[in-house]
Amino acid sequence: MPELPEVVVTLQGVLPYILGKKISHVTIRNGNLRWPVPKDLSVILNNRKLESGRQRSKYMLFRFPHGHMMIHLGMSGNLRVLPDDSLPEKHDHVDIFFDNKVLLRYSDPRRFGSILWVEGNPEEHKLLRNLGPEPFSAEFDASRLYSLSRGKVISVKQFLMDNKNVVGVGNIYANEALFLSGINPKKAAGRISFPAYGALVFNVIEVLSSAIEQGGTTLQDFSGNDGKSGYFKQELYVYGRGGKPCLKCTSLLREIRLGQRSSVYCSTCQK
DNA sequence: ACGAAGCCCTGCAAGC
DNA sequence: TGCTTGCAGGGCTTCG
Repeated sequence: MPELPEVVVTLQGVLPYILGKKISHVTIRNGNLRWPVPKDLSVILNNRKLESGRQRSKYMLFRFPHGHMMIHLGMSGNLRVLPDDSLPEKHDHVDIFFDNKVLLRYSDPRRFGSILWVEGNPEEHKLLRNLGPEPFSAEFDASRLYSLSRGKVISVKQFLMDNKNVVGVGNIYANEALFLSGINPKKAAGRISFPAYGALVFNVIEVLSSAIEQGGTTLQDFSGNDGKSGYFKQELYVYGRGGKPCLKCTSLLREIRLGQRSSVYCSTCQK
């Protein structure tokens, strides 16, 4: 479910309810996620105040006086703030109770996500240490993609989705950004020109920021959210439209697999 | 070093 | 109707 925009919007949505609040306890119903949820998370967090929250890649970092809780939503996860007497459903795996009568609920049917506790600088954590720059940072530019890609024969789409090059570009937005840039997704990364990478950088930023904007307006109130409205209503040009007419030139969109991910493109508009 | 493939897991839709 | 198959927005790990 979550691409970067959803992570950003989720964080924006839950923080106002829990920032500066103390945790009373944590209930783990099923800690069997991508990695095990620390069994003693309740002991670790008991009576600790949430100082801040931020996003790095698709991880959410919640800072406490003695460390960070690091949450990833995987493929199907979501995080909601609810009244503290809300009954759990099937895949509501972890509840974090705060002292203002709310709970932060982690649900994840496929359990590809994770909740980890990190002491010290989270940027040095194994999972964050080797990540590339954020898409909204100055480090993400055409020069970076151009120089990193020289000699690479993998497809430009897979290159774009590799977290070492830039983080946060998932399958939907990789498809969309390539379409908007007029770049064929299966073209070798090493054969993309500098100006084309310029266009790609611009469109990645464009497509992610407009999704965040729209997510922010559709998901203003995270308290009591049913968790199902978390999909951006943004118009998608290619993703999920294989076989349908291109919205720019009406030729039929092709659907192929690159790196085991569905990839949709227009062979007329994307060269 | 690089790139391809496997794997973790459940739910759902399509096809037979 | 009911079963089987394949696919889903992620990403770490292993293998060649």
